[in-house]
Amino acid sequence: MSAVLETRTGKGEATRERILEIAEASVLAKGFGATSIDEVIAEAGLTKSGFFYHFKDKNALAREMVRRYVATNDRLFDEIFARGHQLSDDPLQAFLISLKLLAETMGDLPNGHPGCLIASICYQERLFDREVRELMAQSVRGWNARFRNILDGIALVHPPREPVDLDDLADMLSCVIDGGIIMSKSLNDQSRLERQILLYRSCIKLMFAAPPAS
Amino acid sequence: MSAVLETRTGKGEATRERILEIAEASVLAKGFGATSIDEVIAEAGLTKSGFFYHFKDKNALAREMVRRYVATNDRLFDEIFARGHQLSDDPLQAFLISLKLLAETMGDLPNGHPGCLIASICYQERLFDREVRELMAQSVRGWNARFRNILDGIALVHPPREPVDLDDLADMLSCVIDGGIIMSKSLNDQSRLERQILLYRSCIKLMFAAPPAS
DNA sequence: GAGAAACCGTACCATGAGTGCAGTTTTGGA
DNA sequence: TCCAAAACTGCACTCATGGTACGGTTTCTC
Repeated sequence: MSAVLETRTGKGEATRERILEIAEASVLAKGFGATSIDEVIAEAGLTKSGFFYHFKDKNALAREMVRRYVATNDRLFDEIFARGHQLSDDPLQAFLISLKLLAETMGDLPNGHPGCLIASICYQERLFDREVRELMAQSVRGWNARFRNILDGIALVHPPREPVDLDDLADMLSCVIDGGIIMSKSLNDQSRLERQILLYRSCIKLMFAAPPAS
Repeated sequence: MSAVLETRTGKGEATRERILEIAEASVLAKGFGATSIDEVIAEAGLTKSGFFYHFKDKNALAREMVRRYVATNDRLFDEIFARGHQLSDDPLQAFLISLKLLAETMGDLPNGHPGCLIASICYQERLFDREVRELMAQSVRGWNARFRNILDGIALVHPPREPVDLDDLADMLSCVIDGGIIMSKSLNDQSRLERQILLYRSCIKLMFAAPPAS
């Protein structure tokens, strides 16, 4: 199931990677339906036959794109939350640090966040087979569970000041990111995403941090 | 500029409306690029000539779709926030009531929220001309300004407990809705959107409501 | 140097956007 | 009731794109 993640050595793997990268950029800019294979292969410098040697059809391309996107994203999250954990032993502080890092990372992207592939697919679901849709749902569940775990750790040490559903609060991070990306893109203002993540961070602080001595 | 909003009486207007409704559903399910005119006209029961009688090309269709969507959404917001205002004189309470109404409205949709047209377009921006993109940006700015106005009114009466950027907090509602829609769709769980709006409501309460007597 | 991997070339089909235009029905108003 | 405009139909195109099929060629690896 995860043999895909092994690093293959052949030259073909480099071509595959190139195709996936170009296709992802195109999908995020025009959508999957409007992403033409001809354009992709032109930019990748190979022929249609070459493309279909690597991918059985467009849906196979979509599957690999999602796998690649999820893997990349997971790696980023691993890094950022590990870093937070290194910098503080307190789970709340660690999370707050990680959120700050995440916000900075998003704000420092050269041309703004290119877009969330999951969101793109979700707005074109009828184009994909069950496998792609299942892959997408699974990855979202994975991210939510990851955030929920962190919140659980925090709640043990810092009981929330008001009753709050930790599942919803975990979901909210993904929502804020996806919404922030959309707002950044539609207003052509990169800072919105960063600021939304920082605002989510403020909410977390308000929910868990002890009130100032009064 | 806004002559479009006049209610035209002709039979043609009904056909236009039918086309727009069918096209919107298709765009939200498959994306604009994959929405075929042939399919739309088949469902609407007219010919290609008939379609092009109403819309010069696909981009004209997109423009009218956005105008229609924004108008519908604005009407919904008008209603919901007016209702909140009727039920409480306190701006904070009125907003909290409206958010609850909004959450319920979203949760009670027969088949879940069909999707945000702005988000869909924003993930296929390269397909649209400047006019459509400008229309989209303008509508987002409009919604943000509306929410910002409400928050201003609240902050006058209830100074926030921690320094918070009201612009960001206003943006956050749109973000949470867009993100909630995506999460609802990708997990096929209608309740997520409703719960995200309620969580945003909790955050507002935490930010502005006086702390319980201590 | 043999076999597998990674391609290229070409021909072909179906679908979809969009154009052009002549002809027909429907509708609202004088 | 009739007329003109509105709201279409029908047909005949063009061009781009997704996708299939298949035989041939280069390139890498052992």
